[in-house]
Amino acid sequence: MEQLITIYKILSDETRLRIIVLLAQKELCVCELSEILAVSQPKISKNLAKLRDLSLVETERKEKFVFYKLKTDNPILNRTVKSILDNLDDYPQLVLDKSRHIDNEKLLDQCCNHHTIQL
Amino acid sequence: MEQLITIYKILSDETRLRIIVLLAQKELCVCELSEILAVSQPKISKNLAKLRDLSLVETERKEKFVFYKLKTDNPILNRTVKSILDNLDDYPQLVLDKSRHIDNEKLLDQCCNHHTIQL
DNA sequence: TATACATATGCACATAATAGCATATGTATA
DNA sequence: TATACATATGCTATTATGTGCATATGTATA
Repeated sequence: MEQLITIYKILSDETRLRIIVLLAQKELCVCELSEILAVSQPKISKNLAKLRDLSLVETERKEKFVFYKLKTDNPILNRTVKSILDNLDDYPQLVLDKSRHIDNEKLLDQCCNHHTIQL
Repeated sequence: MEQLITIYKILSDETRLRIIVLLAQKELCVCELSEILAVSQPKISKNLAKLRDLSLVETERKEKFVFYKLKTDNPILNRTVKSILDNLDDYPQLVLDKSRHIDNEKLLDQCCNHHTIQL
């Protein structure tokens, strides 16, 4: 039950919810998340730190960039995220985030040019 | 997304989580909840008030007692609670609460003798 | 209408969560 | 090794949240 509460607590913050839904779809670096969500870099980093501390995400450095991806070994997180993704159309903001993230190679001029990096 | 965040916020408190899971199985009055969960009456009442304010529960007075039941017209709540109930065995405390609530007619001597009331 | 009991709520306090800013750290490159 | 950029984190202020206790309110009944 503590784990379940932890997951709910994590997801009950708008920034973290949007981060997790994005990372569930594709790994992204800090600057991409910051640009897609239009949220300051320290705010993104701190929230990612919380996710890291709880082993909900894992990181991989590529050159200057740190890429985050959602871990898949947590059944409670898996179910919860799946339930969101299965009903994504109910959440316009999350749909918008997703489209921004799909188009991010065009959008993110000032941010990491991640498409030149071999993941 | 705001609704989703609201539900997660509500469920990220142990007392409220346990209350909601119980109410998802059967309607209960305040004193029953207090006894089953071993939580003070004001704490139960205040948490129920939050659920009421968000239209997540509805109430029905029977004599001196106020019975609470989970509302079923909220798709997000429905899905989320279903996901917990479908995996109840993962949460021993919730299983225990359930068993206490099934046996409550024997257990709850000092509390409302609700079994004498026609619901 | 006095009493008992169920429930709700006000108040005060403690704790936790969030946010912004500045800055430290890490990495690549000129 | 100086510089630029990406990321992480410390500090502080602010706000939100949870808790306990006392007490108010509502209901039934003697």
